[in-house]
Amino acid sequence: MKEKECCCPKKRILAAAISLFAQKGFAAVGVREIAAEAGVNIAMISYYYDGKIGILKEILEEFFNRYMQVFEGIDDENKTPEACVRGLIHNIVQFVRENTELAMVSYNELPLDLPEIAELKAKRITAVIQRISPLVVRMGFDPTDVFMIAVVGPSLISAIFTNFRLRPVMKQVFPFKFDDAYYERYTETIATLFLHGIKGLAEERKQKRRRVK
Amino acid sequence: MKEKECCCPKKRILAAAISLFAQKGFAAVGVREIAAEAGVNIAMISYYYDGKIGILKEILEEFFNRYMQVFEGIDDENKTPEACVRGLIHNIVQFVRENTELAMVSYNELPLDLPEIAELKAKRITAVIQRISPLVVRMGFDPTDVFMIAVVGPSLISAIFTNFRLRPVMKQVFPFKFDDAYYERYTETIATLFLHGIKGLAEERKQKRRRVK
DNA sequence: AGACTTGACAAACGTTTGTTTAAATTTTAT
DNA sequence: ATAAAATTTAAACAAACGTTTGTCAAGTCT
Repeated sequence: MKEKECCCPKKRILAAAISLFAQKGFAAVGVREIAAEAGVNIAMISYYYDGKIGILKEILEEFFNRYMQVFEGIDDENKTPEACVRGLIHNIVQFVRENTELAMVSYNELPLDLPEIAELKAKRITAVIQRISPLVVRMGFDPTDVFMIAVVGPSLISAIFTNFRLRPVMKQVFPFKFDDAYYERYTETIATLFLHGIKGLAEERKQKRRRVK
Repeated sequence: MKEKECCCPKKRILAAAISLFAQKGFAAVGVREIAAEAGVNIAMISYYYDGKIGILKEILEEFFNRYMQVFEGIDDENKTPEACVRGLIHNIVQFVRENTELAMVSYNELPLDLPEIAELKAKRITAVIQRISPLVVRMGFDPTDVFMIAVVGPSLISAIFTNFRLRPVMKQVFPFKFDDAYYERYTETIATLFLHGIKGLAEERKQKRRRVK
């Protein structure tokens, strides 16, 4: 009964579920635990949502809807592709920082086989990849070469998400303060890492194409 | 009852558990399901292992023990640091390819709060990071700068693991054949991506140090 | 004022969870 | 051949699971 006085029961249930799912994983959390954390009766979970699985669906929907906003301005022709990548990285870091638990639940449940959410996942992931593709092309890759899209994009995203995913363990090992300064440097580092990497890849591709000619 | 005739019950239980945990996650799998998949009686799980959680511990131990082998030759002074990084990437890709389910179970349970395996995780992760550190230094980073070690290493590892983690979803979206040719190109791509990225980072660091002087 | 809707609750539903017991069976050693 | 040890089994355990039920109070509308 921690969040009793914050807002309406429905929102409290969602907030409690997000927090617990992020910590222990969807399958490891019971409805009683959610109800207790939200400070509501157990019955309210099936009353407001389509049961426990209904909460997860709501969480995934909410995540994807907010997440798509990080691609805002990704295909701005006035900016250089490099600037677009930098902007994207900045947006993703900021997004995950502001929605850490929501992002962790979604990211952690992504590879697990849960038939009830299989469709939802596939649809949204396809949407994300299609949203990134134009930028990948602008960065100098062959538009028909799906390999690059399927490798570079996910690598970048996973690198950022994993940084937050390993946060609990990292806090035990490294003496960081995760403040504004940290995130500024982190964003800069990831941007440099991937921009140089992508540039290296694009050059290598070009050379191979020349060799074929 | 799928693996009845393969080997001894103890190994069948472990194999079944690895497969099911990788697919659904540890918490979502019951002992009955494991027993059925292994073709043994339910009681055999508590007989051979310390219950369900005992199987997970065994899996994590097995994973880490095998995983540490990918760092073989990581600090070979006869090779250039670039060659060491390439070798490491090659080893990790090959390792995850050969131990996909084992790796997925371990990787997926890593961020989840499970008190019974908290110690084990922290110890092994520390060991992995310490094993990488010398190479990070050789690649041109400040040995006292834990930030770089905590960012670049995990990014590389997560990029590779995520490639396998998203395999089920990717198979729905991209028409790949995951054969030897794919992995050869994949290894090459990741190596180029990170080697150029790391080089870019190292140069940027040097320039900043010069500016301070 | 009387009929109706809504929000919240305790209680109990039937099922499934992981584990344990004790008996039965097979294997091993004497 | 016989006793001891190891293996396997079915059955039962309490506890926890997610969901549904029926009830009651407060608010809304006619």
